[in-house]
Amino acid sequence: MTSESRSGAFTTKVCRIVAKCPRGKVVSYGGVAALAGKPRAARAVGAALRDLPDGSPVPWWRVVNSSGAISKRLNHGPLIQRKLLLKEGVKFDRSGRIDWEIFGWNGQ
DNA sequence: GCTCTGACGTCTA
DNA sequence: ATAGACGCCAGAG
Repeated sequence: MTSESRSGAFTTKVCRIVAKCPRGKVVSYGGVAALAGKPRAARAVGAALRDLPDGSPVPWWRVVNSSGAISKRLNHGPLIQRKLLLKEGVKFDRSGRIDWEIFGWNGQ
């Protein structure tokens, strides 16, 4: 490709998929991994997003865990992600979870 | 080429 | 509902 070689081909693919995620929607790590061709590589997806810089064109905040909630291993704090999602129109329930039926992105 | 780690996922206690 | 353990995959040393 032109210039998508940062680390591994997988990381690049993950970035592309997440970049395709429409605004106001969210996708799970396993979902991105599945779209990448490896439904079991959810951990690898997290590693890819972790490698992204602050001003990256990839909306990493639209990626959440299978519970529809934000992971707590974030380096900048999960509060940042929650705020970004709320700004995009994503609603959280009483348990801090997202309605997968409404905001769930299937990789269209 | 082996080993360790890690923005995960799912099960069982 | 909460906590702990096992499994899976890719990147870095």
